[in-house]
Amino acid sequence: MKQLVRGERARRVLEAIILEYISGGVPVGSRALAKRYGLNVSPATIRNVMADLEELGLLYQPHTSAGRIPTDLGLRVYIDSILKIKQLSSADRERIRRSYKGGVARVEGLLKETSKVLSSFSKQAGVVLTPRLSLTVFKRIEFVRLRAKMVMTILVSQAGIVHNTIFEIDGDISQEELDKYSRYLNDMLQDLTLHQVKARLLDEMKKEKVLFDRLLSKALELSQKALQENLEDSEIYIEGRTNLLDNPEFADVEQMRRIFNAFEEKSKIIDLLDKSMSAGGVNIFIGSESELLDMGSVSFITSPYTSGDDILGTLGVIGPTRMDYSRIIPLVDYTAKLLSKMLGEAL
Amino acid sequence: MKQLVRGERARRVLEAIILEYISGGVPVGSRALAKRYGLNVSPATIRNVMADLEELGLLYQPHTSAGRIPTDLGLRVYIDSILKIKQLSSADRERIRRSYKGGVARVEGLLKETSKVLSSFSKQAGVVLTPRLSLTVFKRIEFVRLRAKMVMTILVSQAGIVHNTIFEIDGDISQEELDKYSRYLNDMLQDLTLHQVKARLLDEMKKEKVLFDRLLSKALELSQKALQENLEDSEIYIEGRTNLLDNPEFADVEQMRRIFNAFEEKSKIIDLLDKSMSAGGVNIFIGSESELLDMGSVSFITSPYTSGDDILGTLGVIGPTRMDYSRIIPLVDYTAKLLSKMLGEAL
DNA sequence: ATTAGCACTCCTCTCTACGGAGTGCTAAGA
DNA sequence: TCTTAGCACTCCGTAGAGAGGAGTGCTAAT
Repeated sequence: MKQLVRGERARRVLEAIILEYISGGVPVGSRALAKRYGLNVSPATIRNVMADLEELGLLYQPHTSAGRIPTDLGLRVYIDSILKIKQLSSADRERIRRSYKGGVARVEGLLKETSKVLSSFSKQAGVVLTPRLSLTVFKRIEFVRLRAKMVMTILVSQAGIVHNTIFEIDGDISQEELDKYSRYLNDMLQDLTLHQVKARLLDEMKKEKVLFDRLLSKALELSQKALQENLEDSEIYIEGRTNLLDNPEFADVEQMRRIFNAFEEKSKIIDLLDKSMSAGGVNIFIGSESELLDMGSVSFITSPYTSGDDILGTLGVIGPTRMDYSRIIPLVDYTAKLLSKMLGEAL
Repeated sequence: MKQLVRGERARRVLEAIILEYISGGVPVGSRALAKRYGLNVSPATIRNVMADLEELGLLYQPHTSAGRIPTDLGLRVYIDSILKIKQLSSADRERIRRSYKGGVARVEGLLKETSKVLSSFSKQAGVVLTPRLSLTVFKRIEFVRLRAKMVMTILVSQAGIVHNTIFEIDGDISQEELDKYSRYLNDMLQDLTLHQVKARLLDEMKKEKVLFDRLLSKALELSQKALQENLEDSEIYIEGRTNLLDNPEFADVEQMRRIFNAFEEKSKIIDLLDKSMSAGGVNIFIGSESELLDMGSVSFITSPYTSGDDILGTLGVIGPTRMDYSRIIPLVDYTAKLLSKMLGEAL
């Protein structure tokens, strides 16, 4: 990719255009570039370079007599081979840390808070994907008899995530009996991932058919039901949507509607975040690169977060392709690490 | 209020204007009224009536040569003393019932689903306020030792609402010990509202000071911690925000921003819904009537929902003041009753 | 009390004109 | 061969003028 932009000067022009465009939001012309950035060449020369960059598909001209705008590809090249990502200043880190008020009362709350932090520091929308249950480690299961034939299962993972399911059972079961089940299961399933738990349960059920142990049988059946669903589901917390309204490129209502529709549907955003979960470190999707979402010129900057050694989910920032990547990339990176640390402490 | 609009004809004109405005969205003039509604009078007469209604503050003229638009007060009069609220047709009821897919796997899910139902049937935004914990009836408490000194408390209410808190404790406590605590508490607190639970705990703590029972002491202390916060907090589920974008009156970006800001902040909306919780039946806030929210010309139609005899929360529809009240009022009413029934069955 | 007629107001849409920004090209200079 | 000054050209955005239309309020007649 780096080879696409041969000369040092071309690279500097591309950078200058992108910086200017990011801060200004309007097509940038040759004169402004020559003046403001110390390129020491005339506008005419810059125009020649620009024409070359346009031919390479890195720049784009909205109309004949307008300045240039970087294309998604242009931004990609810039991010991959020009931008030097700096660390967040320690003052910024401090400010981020402080903006988490109070302790970790609930994991949910922590995630939502994180999403808010991302949004307020990036001035864009912050997003956090909740942990996939199947990836978490089993800690505890409880059954609660809500009333005749109605049972609630509560599942707690090591990272402190709580999940409950209500379902109907055939015959009524007393709370004492349910407590026996859960004691039994809690012993058996310690330290397995929920994925493994599921397998283990199936396994035990086969054995049990031979043993005819009624206690086991019921316990296994109930826990199966609880695990049947939702193991692969994730939710997302999106905060700061309205920050996007401040970006002039989203001023027209049609564009807006598309973005907010995507926010409302969520499933596509979840898919995208999901995809970036396995890839370690900061991921960047620029505009059309995330084709499935027809959100127009929107970029995602994401990073997975962990608890201990387990990848739990993904967090990130959603903003216009015209975003201050140099600030937001380290922000997302640091926030992911910070959240991982906090989840590690809570666990 | 009824006296404001003296004549029968004036009332009919007001009604006609509102109906026309609701369906069309543009100021309505005297000619269109005379033609379309069987008023059997000439436009000139209608103009006279309109002038009267305007003087009363029920109508409003955007500019000299425009037709009339009902004011918030006009809509209020219409809703209170002209509109006859019909029942939802049984076909509609059936369709609503069917749109709840599957059973009640989780209360949360059920509430979110309800919010979606409200939004899709109203073509506006649907909103559901989650139950205030303090109003719910205690069912069960569990303690889970996450790791040294870290304990999670899980609280289950009779209606199937689960709430968890993670906190740090001074000395480490084994899971076995924690189980003892919860067994003790579960016996003690059965069938109290969480509000009462809190009082009861304080009570017991006083007694315990005399008895010096270490088990009691610890158990009480932990549960106190868990209940310390969040009892009064509510969340809301808002679905179908983008439906509001289809309303022409929200076409301009500034108006939009205000509404979405309110959605983002939530706390003010929660306050409003909270207020309408105690008042039974369907509540309506028209535009400026809910002053605290500067959402512009937005109306709320809300109704509390229950589980058994307890009021749990509020649900409703948010839309432009220009909304089809005759359809949406019974929709909200029915949905609230349906949700109450479903929660009653699950509990 | 109602209504036909009419002058008047104000909005909205379209068309045109014009200044400005930025380009590409050409030809001259280093 | 690369750079640059100069220039004609293109296209956007805005402002202003004018026409058409919808709707009103008033007056006078029924």
